[in-house]
Amino acid sequence: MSKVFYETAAIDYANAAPHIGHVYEKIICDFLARFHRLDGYETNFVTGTDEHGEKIARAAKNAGQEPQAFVDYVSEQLFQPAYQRLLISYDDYIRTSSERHKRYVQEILRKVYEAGDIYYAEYEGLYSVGSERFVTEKELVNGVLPGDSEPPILRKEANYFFRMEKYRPWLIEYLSEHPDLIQPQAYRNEVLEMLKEPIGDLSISRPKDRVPWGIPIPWDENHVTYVWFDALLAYASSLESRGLFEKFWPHAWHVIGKDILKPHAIFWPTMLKSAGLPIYKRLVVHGHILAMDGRKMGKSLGNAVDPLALLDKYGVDALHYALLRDTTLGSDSPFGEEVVAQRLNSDLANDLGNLLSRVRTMLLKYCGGVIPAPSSPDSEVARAGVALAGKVRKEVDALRIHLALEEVLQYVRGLNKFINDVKPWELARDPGRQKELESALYTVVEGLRIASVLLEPALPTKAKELRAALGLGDYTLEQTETWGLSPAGTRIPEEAPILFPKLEARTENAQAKTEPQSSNALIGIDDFAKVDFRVAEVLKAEKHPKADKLLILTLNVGDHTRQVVSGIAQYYTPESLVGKKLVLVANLKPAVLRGVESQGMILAGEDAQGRIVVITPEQDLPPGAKVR
RNA sequence: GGCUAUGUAGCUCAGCUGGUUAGAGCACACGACUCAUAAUCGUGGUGUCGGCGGUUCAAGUCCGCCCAUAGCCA
Repeated sequence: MSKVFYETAAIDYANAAPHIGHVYEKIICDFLARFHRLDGYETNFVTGTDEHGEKIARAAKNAGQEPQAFVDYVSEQLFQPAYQRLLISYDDYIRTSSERHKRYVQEILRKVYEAGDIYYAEYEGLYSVGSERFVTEKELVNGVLPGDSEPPILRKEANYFFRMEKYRPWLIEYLSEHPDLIQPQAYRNEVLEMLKEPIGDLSISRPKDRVPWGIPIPWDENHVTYVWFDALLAYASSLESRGLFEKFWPHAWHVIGKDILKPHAIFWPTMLKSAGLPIYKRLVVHGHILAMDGRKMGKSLGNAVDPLALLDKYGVDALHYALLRDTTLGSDSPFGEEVVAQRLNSDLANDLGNLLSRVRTMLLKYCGGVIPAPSSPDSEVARAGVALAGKVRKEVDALRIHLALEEVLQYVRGLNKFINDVKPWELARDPGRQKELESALYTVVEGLRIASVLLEPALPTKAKELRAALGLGDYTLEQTETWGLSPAGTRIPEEAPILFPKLEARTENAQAKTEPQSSNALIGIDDFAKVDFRVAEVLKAEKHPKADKLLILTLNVGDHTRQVVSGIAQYYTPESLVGKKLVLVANLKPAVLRGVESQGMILAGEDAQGRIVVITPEQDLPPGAKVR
């Protein structure tokens, strides 16, 4: 079987800037493309912009621009730079206003016309300008199509129609012969359900005098092509215009959002059939990204996350990884900055990045900075390592990308455990056990090599960096199925930057976003009254046995004493505090700091040099006095 | 109204064709360790597996009804 993979991401409608939903889909596609490349598939990955239609003509007019200038801007200044910064590894970017695309659309239109599948008819009905289609009265809610801002208008016009209904029985049969065509299965069921009722014929043109912005119908200059017949063909025109159609088309995977299922699952196969072209191989349907609270994301709701802001703050690898790891393909998934921060800190920094640091330090310390001789392929870690690619492949084939990544991370955690178990630092104390030590370190290096390759589709820059920090280059997926390919004697770099520095999410910002109407962090008197401030006298102060920065204070709060742990050891000696009166937050939830319970908090301020200064009463107050 | 999904630990999710005391990661608590990015490793859950009923020796897993959520169709 030839290993060829063609993949398309939906082409984006060029009427506004890209949002997290666009980015999500491209990152899924990028993962699949990179995965297949690593697995030895000759791969072609295409996306682009859909640039025709009435809505774009109107958006251009609103912007005071000609349509072409407007879509040039949206495509070249908004979408493409964003995807390049996100390292979306597409091989071609197809724009529907390009000559190569227009020529192909006209060629296909002619074919379908000659096959007798296009006819001319007059149509009258309610037309929604917002959705660019005729609507039925039943669809309307209070006279307006849901999602539209204006009610539909009565419109009568003559259009060309594609005999889609004619192909309905064929499509039903095709779907039953190809049960894996549409995935996940739920969407296949949905399509089959749609096909139980007549699907009607598809209007494929608009009169040019009303909508001049489109591809002319080749045999009738007074009409332009309607948006779907134009847009869907971009998946094919990209290949055809590069002379790659024959080779790649039969292997086509389309990745789309669930909102455009019908055009891809019904319009598109019938169009291809009529034009005498093979049907694509797979339609992968993903869900939508939701806000963290599970609600829909939207500009008007004020809860939209900006993918480029996340990119700037957390880096391209963490964004890819989090989006792939924390969503389930096919279902809607909540997502936000907290998710990225969480995944960056726990999976990437703690588990993976820290593992790299550990092994690097030990190689430098115990092995002269050189990768030692290979360890036995019979160890448990080795067996699990060479078997990992198989497990990952299986999950990716089933489009369970989040489980594929978890599979690799489990292995990474296993490597951390392995180090804890063999305790190389103990082996290092006994010169007679140098061999054992080296074998253990080799095992970890080799495990990291394998894991880094399998994570590379989700970590476009850091997987390579990780290997570089061990003096290693690139490997294919297949090369992770053999133990011992890290060359012994490789000198690792003396210095390597922290692979994944940790970051905190600004949760207070995220909250402000979800509640745009809140009065910008101002609190009411009620909130203030919840805090119980008390004057407290220091009876005893001592250093925390397990922390340099902490002091343990015993406080007299009038009717009782309390123990509070405070991070002021760098600025106050224990003796200097005894007898001082401080301000205590008396109703703070107790916390345990490095093993010692803290029953409250001492108020303190910070000067320009960052010195901490405790707050004391200006005149004497009795212990336990309430502070307001 | 019809249809299709989903509903499993605080959160995100695994649980194949029904079969031992229902699992993982995160978060949390405690302990161990020091090679490491205050990292890692170990231990710790009384979860009505949405509800009710049914089939079965046995149901999270099959069937029926109901509830909730999402979506499609009308």
